[in-house]
Amino acid sequence: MPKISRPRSCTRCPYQYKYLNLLGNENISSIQNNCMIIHFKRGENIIKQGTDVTHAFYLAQGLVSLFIEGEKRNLILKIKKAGDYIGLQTLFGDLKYRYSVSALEDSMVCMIKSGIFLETSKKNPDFLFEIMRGISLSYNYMYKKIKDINCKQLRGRMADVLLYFSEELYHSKSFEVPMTRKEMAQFASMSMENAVRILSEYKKEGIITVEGRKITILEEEILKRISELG
Amino acid sequence: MPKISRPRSCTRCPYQYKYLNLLGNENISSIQNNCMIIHFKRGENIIKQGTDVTHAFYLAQGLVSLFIEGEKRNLILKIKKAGDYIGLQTLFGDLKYRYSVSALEDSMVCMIKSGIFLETSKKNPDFLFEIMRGISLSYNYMYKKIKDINCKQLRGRMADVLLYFSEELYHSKSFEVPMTRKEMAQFASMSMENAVRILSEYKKEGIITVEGRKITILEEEILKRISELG
DNA sequence: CGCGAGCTTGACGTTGTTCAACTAGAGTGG
DNA sequence: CCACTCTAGTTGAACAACGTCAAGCTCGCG
Repeated sequence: MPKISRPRSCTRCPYQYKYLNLLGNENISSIQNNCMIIHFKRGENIIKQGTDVTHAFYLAQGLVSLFIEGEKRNLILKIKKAGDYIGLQTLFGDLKYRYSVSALEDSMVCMIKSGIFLETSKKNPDFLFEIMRGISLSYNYMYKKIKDINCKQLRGRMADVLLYFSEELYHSKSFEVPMTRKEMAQFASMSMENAVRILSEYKKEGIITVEGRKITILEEEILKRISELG
Repeated sequence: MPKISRPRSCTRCPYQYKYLNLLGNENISSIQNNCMIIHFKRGENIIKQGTDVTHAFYLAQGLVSLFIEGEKRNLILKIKKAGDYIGLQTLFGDLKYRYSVSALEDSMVCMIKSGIFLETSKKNPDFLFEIMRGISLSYNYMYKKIKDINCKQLRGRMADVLLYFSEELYHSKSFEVPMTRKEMAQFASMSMENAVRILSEYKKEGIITVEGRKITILEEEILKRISELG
């Protein structure tokens, strides 16, 4: 069961909302009075594809994956880390989730009632503008993702995943992947067996080392070339 | 060479902007004074992937395709018809196009300077809100597209394309496809040869008739089942 | 008439999935 | 403490899906 609590003060929240500085005090307290902090354990579902949007989500702590559930298999679209909003792109549309979100690590999520969030953003153009900007930028990521799936082969896509962990998420050539091989496969859009196989290949070729979930990139340049060539 | 003209009056424009009713007169005339109407012929490029965003586009007349140019092949993401905005999702982000747009039919495009568009939307929360809503909804389409590419096989994807023409674009079981076989293939994310092959199969199976670019859907239900089953 | 672009079909090779068998480690209950 | 089971990971081999190559066709146009 998720553990639920109420925030004391958003302005003094150690997991300060993004863009909160664009709002006046009365708006902040209105948000504060209409939000809850929920704790999720690794593996728990935060958003379920197909359900209605009732809240805006802010990931205060932890790591979650956003994925599309397909008939045959799932596709992990992106990973959200502490400080990111989740699902804003859906909040202004038809209020139905087209994707699911689940926790990769134990996570703390702030849930703000969607009505309050919409009202506040309508009253504060700067705030709305920044959200818009965020949505616009995340579109770019989607274009890249769809392009990669469409153009690149397995080795290229796995290289992308490894580089993503190294460059975007952990800012280190050595990291512990926060997911199973199966999830890595879903992130790279391939079968689990092929994900394993390609990691083994990279290992044999001296491009990475693998010990369980701990991966170290030895030959970053080669990996980047594999990523580029597809 | 594209033919360029200036609008006489946006409020009396037969190709009335969407959402224009949400703006006051002075905003409308500000837009009017900062826009141009450009004519494009079939095949001409309207937006080129990689270039900077300088204008908001409104498709007053015609039909255009929005596609991602990849190293190996292109992917047609969606088709925009008269009355649609083009590329709003990029206008609020980092101002670089991640996709190209080209005319499927002779088209008329209204170009509004991006600065004016942004200013106006900032001053008119209702307008901005509606744009936001549009972007949000088009996100749904992207999720569906990426899911289909990831999950469905060739026959399912080609069924999707045919149903799209029939249900979304022409509202008829009989229609003239506005593109070459190669473009149809790019729309369904497959090779041109396979696109042709699958159309032939459907024809042999009595699901459709094909005479050049004219296609008639005979067995809509079967096509829908193929689409669903992938 | 000849040329080229778009279209069509078959044969073949490649890529990636599926199936099956096996291993290592973690947790469980007698 | 040891069998038992369960899950995650690993590897090879068979198979299916899909792309590529090659050849030929048709139609419009100079």
